[in-house]
Amino acid sequence: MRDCPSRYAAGVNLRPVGAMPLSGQIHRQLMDAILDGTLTGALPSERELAETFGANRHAVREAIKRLQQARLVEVQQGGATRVLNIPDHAGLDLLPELVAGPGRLNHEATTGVLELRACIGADAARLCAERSPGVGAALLDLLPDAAMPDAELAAGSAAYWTALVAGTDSLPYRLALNTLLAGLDAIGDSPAAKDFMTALREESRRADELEQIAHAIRRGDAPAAGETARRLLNSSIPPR
Amino acid sequence: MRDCPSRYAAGVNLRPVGAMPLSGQIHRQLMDAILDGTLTGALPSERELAETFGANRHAVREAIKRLQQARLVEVQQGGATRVLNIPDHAGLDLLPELVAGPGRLNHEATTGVLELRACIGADAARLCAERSPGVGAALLDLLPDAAMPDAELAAGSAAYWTALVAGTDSLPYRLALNTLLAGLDAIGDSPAAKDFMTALREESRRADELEQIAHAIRRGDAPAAGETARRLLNSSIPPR
DNA sequence: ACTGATTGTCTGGTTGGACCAGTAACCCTA
DNA sequence: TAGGGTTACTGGTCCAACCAGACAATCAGT
Repeated sequence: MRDCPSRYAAGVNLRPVGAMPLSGQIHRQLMDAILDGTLTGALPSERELAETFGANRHAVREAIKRLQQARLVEVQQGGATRVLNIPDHAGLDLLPELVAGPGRLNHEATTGVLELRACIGADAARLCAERSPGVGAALLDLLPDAAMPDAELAAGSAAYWTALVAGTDSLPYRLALNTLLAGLDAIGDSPAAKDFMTALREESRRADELEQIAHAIRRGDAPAAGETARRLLNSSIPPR
Repeated sequence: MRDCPSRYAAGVNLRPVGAMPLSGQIHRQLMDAILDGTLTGALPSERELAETFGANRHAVREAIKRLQQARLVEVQQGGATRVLNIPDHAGLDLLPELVAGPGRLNHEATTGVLELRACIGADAARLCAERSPGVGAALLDLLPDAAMPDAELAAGSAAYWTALVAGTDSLPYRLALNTLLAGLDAIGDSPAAKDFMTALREESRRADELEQIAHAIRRGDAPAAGETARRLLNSSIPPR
């Protein structure tokens, strides 16, 4: 059974290196096989999968339950479990897997995430200015410092946008941010991701524009907040 | 054990009335308890839950696996399984559950979904005009007819926006649409949802504006497509 | 009295095997 | 050849263990 991919040990919940629960390893293998098109149509039966994975059927079932929750497969008692068409059925929470698939980095998906982020982030800035001008002052305390190391910079950027989105008073926007940030986290530090990461770092360092947004929010100037945010976020989107 | 909520039998996969797998029923109960704040902090142990639900521990485990996949709980071997803070951890795929929680309709969440839809839909129209002007012609065939019954109207609207978003050539936008449509589906036909539904139906009937968008896309006029879409989609957002 | 290792008991993780409950394909009949 | 019934397969559930990690209470050494 293959090792635990690094991107899975990177979360809040660290585990001893290489120690992912069996059902988690099976889940990952099946997910990877579905994403790269190796696995289509009907899945092998749970009993077969258990045998090929050298695991118990229960472990396989737990893995499949998660695929089902992500709407990657459709399971029916008595019938076969089938792989669903991703564009038609999958939800946005698939982004992290999509961005950093098995081994590779998906440039198109990553670009899409950045575009979506620009779209939603700008709208969030607009709504925040309309509804929570008070957040503007708090944002001024979250501006980056030129001397900040990269890690701190990324954390600060996440904190800034999280606070801004919280100012929309809209849970859906908040959840969308979570999903997008998870997608961006998945970009990781592979050499293939270098361009994306440098662009994002540069964006995070633009204290002047982040400050402009904060001021626009503070004075309730929704259009200015939205447009400035849009301009800033667009700077990280690679040209097509 | 409580009956299968109607919104769960409404999907593609119909089941005999009242027949949801046991692990699914448990999943629903736990999810509802988490969403309405009844269940916080540490969950009871799997063995306890199995006993209180009158089910086997495996059924409970499968339910918990799905909660874990939705990032509603955090589970750690040896330690307790804990409920995660929703705004901080949950992903956008939670929308359907959020909109139509246990028994109630969440107006704030529903409004948020509509706002997010307007934001993303408008941007998708813009991108579609930039990248796939050819889609404009196809959209003209998907315009609503004044004589259409409501059900057909809703299906047609979904088809229109799906085609438009497909024109962005961006899987993330496509997935976002799936998630948002799932959220809107969850609004359902409860009396409390009447205002939302009538607004959405009215929007779907605005053939002229849908046609304007299609034409703007056909001639590659991204700003016009985006602004018209934004105006149209805004019409379904209730005033604050 | 305080600190620190130890131990027991709690948690989730995994296994095996058995049986129930649907589905679907096959075969046999009319 | 069309119909229905048998049968072999699918997923769903259960029981009864045992493994492995976490945690708290306990007891020894200082």
